Amino acid sequence: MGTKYNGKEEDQLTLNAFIKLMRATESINSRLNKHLAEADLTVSQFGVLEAVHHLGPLNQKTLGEKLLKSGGNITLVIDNLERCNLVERERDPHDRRAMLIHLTEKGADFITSFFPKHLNHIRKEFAPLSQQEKKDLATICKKLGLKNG
Amino acid sequence: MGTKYNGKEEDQLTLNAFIKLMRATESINSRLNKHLAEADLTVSQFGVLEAVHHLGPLNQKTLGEKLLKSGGNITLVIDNLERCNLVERERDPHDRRAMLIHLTEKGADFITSFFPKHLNHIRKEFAPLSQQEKKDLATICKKLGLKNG
DNA sequence: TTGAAGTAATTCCATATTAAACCATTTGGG
DNA sequence: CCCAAATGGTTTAATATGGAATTACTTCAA
Repeated sequence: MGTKYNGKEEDQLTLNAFIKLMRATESINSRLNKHLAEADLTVSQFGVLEAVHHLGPLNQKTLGEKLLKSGGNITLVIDNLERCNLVERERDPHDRRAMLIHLTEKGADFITSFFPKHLNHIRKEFAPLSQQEKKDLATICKKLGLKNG
Repeated sequence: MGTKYNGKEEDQLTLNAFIKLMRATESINSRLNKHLAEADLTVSQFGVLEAVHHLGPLNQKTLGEKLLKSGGNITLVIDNLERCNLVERERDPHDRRAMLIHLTEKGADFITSFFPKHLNHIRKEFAPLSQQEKKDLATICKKLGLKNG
């Protein structure tokens, strides 16, 4: 094909990038999950708290889209957060099908004090990278994610 | 700190890289999982077939380490693959505690014909990247993954 | 050689997740 | 206005997963 590399070598490159990407993500995630578990949170629960903390009250559909989780699952995640008094459901007055999820005072206090610790763990995970590498990683991942998702 | 960026900006960079990394991986994975599901395979099942295909018979402990899954889970994954006649358990004659997992003829045929299709999907996912970007991604992810994993 | 500690697999239990069926509400075209 | 289609949530059933307790086998040191 006139290029310097043939298909096999290009495949090697692709497969290697794929495997490294998956490994890195799984490895970082498994360590971060441990920290969440110590605070008795699942990833999804943390995702809900963080989203509502930063964006204000959201309905479950929106949360499901942001976290890439099914509607049925979001119902359970919210149930559990509600049971811990971290969030509350409230009917959306403009669309009575929808529930607006907002933080309780306890939930707001919790995420306000927890988020910086979480950020710190992420900071440590990314410490091996230079500023330029972080920028490159973001750029490359953005191209990959776009592909349809 | 004498650098051009203060902590807040560095954090932005880190958090952005983190989010893009997670999004890209989840998004690629969810599309690949769909293809696996069409072939009635879970990710873990495919992982076992692929590992045994490329490395020869392995015991369950090793498979669990390679796939980052618990022992209890591997037992079930192998149960299911065995039920579909894709793999077989065999006592390791050198260590009778261990089971060696190897492909049946059906399993070998299947993975031989399936793997190229899977690779093709991965190829498409990575099509937006240049060769250099693939190399950069692999390098960066390797640094991230190392961190302890 | 024997007994204790370590290791591979299994079993059992709890939980997260998805998909499909369902209910309540909203929306939009006749 | 009204009915059909779409939409947000819930429920239910099936599955994947992790972790703890258990069993069978191996290893190692006294």
